[in-house]
Amino acid sequence: MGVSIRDVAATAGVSVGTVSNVLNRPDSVPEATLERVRAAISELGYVRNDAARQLRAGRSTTVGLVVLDARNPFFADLARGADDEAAAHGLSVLIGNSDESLERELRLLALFEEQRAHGVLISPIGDDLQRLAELRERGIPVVLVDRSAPGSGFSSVAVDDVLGGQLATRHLLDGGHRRLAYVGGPAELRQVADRAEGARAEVASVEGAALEIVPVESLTVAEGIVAGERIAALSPADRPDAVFAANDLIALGILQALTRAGIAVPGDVALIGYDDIDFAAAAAVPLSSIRQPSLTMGATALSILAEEAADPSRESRDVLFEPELVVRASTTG
Amino acid sequence: MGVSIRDVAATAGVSVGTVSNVLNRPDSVPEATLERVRAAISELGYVRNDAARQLRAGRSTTVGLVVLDARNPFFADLARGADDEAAAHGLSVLIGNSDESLERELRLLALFEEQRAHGVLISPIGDDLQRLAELRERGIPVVLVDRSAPGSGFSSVAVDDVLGGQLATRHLLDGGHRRLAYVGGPAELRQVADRAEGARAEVASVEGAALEIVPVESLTVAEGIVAGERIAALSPADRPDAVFAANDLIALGILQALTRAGIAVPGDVALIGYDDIDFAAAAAVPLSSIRQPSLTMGATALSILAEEAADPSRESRDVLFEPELVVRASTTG
DNA sequence: AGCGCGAGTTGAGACGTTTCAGGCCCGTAT
DNA sequence: ATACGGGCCTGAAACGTCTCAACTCGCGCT
Repeated sequence: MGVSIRDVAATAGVSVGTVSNVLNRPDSVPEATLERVRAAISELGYVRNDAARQLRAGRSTTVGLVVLDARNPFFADLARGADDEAAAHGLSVLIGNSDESLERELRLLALFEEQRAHGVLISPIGDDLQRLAELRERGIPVVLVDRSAPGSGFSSVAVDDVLGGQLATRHLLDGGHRRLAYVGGPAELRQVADRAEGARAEVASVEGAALEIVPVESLTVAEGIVAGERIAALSPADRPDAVFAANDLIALGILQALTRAGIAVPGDVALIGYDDIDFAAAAAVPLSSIRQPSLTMGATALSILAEEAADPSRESRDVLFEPELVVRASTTG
Repeated sequence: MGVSIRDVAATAGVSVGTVSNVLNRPDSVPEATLERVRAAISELGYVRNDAARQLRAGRSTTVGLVVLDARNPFFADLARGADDEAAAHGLSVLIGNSDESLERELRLLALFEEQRAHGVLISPIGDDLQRLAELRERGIPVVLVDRSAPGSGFSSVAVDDVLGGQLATRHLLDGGHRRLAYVGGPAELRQVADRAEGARAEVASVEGAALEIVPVESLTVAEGIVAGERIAALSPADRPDAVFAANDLIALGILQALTRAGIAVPGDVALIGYDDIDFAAAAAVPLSSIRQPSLTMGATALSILAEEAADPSRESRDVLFEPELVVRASTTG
C-alpha cells in the first residue's frame, strides 16, 4: 500500500541509508545524488512515516497541552502562544481538554504517555502532582502553566494570582464599595483559591469591608448566569455592591443575569472579571478585568519544556508574571 | 530505558504474544494468566508504545482537524463536538490552525499525512481540493466541515450559507432598512462568498434596496474594528443603515467601533452577525445572529469520517444543516 | 490405544525508519 | 608503486508492537 523509503531507494538506484541522508542530512550528499533521490521521491509520492521515526527515536515530536477549558479564550490564547513557539522548535502541540474533570485529565495524561510525548504542559486540576511525577520519571518532562508550584520540582509559568486578586479587590474598595462578593469555583482550582485569598487579604485591611464567597461549579458563562441570578434575587439590603468574578466568562454571565433583572452595572453593582479576554472589552458594559500575558505565558512554557526535554538534568524554573489591572466601565460609574 | 512488552512477558513468564492478547483480546485469555500478566504490567510500570502500534497498524488513531481560526468560539465548539464523538470511536482529535493562510494549511496537511492520520476534517481556504484528493488517494479520508461541496467526491457537513445570508438580509429589510452593507473577507473563503451571495439575492428582490460590500482581511475582532471605524467615518448620508457581518467576531468589532464613535446600534445602524457564539448574547448590545449547530456539525463530521475510514468504498455524503435566525437587540430598535 | 478437537500459548516475521561500522574508490603524498 | 585519507555509499541491526501459523496439552470419544 504505502510507499516506503525502500521503494525510493530502489527507483533511485541507491541504498536506504542514502535516502535517509537525503531526508535528514542533505548537506552530506552530493548534488547529483540529491536530485536523483528527490526525483524518485516525487515520482512515487513518498511521504515519511512519522510512526516509524518516532519508534526509532524513542519519543515523539508532539507536546501535549492539557487545559481546563478549551472554549475559554484565555486558554485558546495560551495554546496559540505555545503553538507558535513550538513551530520554532520543530514540535507540534496537541491540545487536550480536561474540562475541570480529574478523570478526563488522567485519561489525557495516559494518552500522552502512550504517545511518548515530547513533553506535557498542564494546568492541573488538583494539588496532587503524583501522576505528573510519574510521567517525569519515565522521561516525559512536565511544565505547569497558569499555576505556580515552587519547590515541587516542576517548572512553572504563571501569574501571581494572589496579587491579581488583591489588585481587583483594591480597585473595588478604592471605588468606595464595602460589601464585596467573590464568585468562583470549584475551590480545588488553585487559580480560584489564590484569587480568593488575595481578595480576602485586601478586604481584611479595610475597616468595615466585608467579603462574601459565592461558589460556582465551573468557570463558564452558564454558571455565571446562575450566580448572577442568585445575586439578583437578593434584596437590595443583602445584595453586594461590588462583585469580583474569578474569570471573565463568569463575569459575562453575571452581567447578563443582572442586566436582565434590571440591576444596573456599575450603578447598583460594580463588576470586575479576570483574564481580560478579547470579549471583555466588547461586553454589554465593557468589563474591567485583570490582564494576564496569555500568549507570552504559552510561549515561555513551551520554551522551558523544550529546554528540559533536551537536557533533563536542568534545574526547574518558576516564571511568575505580574497581573495588570484594566479599568473599564463596569467598575466606574 | 523504556519497559517493553518483552519485559512484561519475561517477568510474567509468558510469551509476548500472550501479553499482546491480554492487552487487546482479554476475553481469549484465562483468568489466571490475565492476572499474572497484569501484575507484571503494574509492577514494571509498563506503558504501551503508541508509535509501535501505529507502525504495525499502518495508520494512526488520530484525526486531524484543520480550522480557520482556533480562537473563534464557533470552531472551538465544532472541535468540541468532534472530540466528544471521537472518544466514542476510540479516536482522538488533533486541532490545527490554518489561520486563513494557505501555506499553514498545506503545512498541517503534510503533518497529518506524515502521521498517517486516521482521517482529516477540514474547513479549507480556497477552492482547490487537489491536495485533499491526494490525501484521499493515499488512504486518508477527508471530510469537509463548514463547507459543502456536492459532486466533489468529498463528504461534507455544512450549513446552507446562502440561505443564512438570505435570512440575515431579509431580517434587516423587514426592519425597514434599505441601505445595507455586508462586511466580510477574504473573498476566497467560501463561507464569506456564499453569505454575500444570499445577501445580494435578497436585496435584489426588494425595490430600492442597495448593498455595499465592505471587504476585510480576516474574520477577527480586530478587523471588525477597522471596518467599523471606516463605516463610522462616513457622513450620515453615505452611511449604511444596517450592517450584516460575515461572522460574530467581525460584528463585535464593528459594534465596538461604532459605539466608540457615538453611533447608536440599532438606532443609527442595525447590526447582525453570524455563528451565534456565546458572547454574542453578552455583547454591549446583544447581537442578532445566524445560529449554526456547531457541536452537532463537529460530531456528524467525525462520525462520517469514521465510517469512511472503516469502509473507503463508501459513497460520499453531503449533510446540510439549516441556519436559524436569532433576533436580539442589535436589530430591533 | 488411537484419534480428533479446542483452548491456550508460542515465537518468528513484518511494519519503516535511523544509525553506524565498514567498504569502495579516487586522488594525493611519499 | 605503495600508502593513506576522505568522500560517498552500503546494508544490517534495532526500535516495540501485532498477527498468524504452528504447536502442546488434556480430554472425550470410538
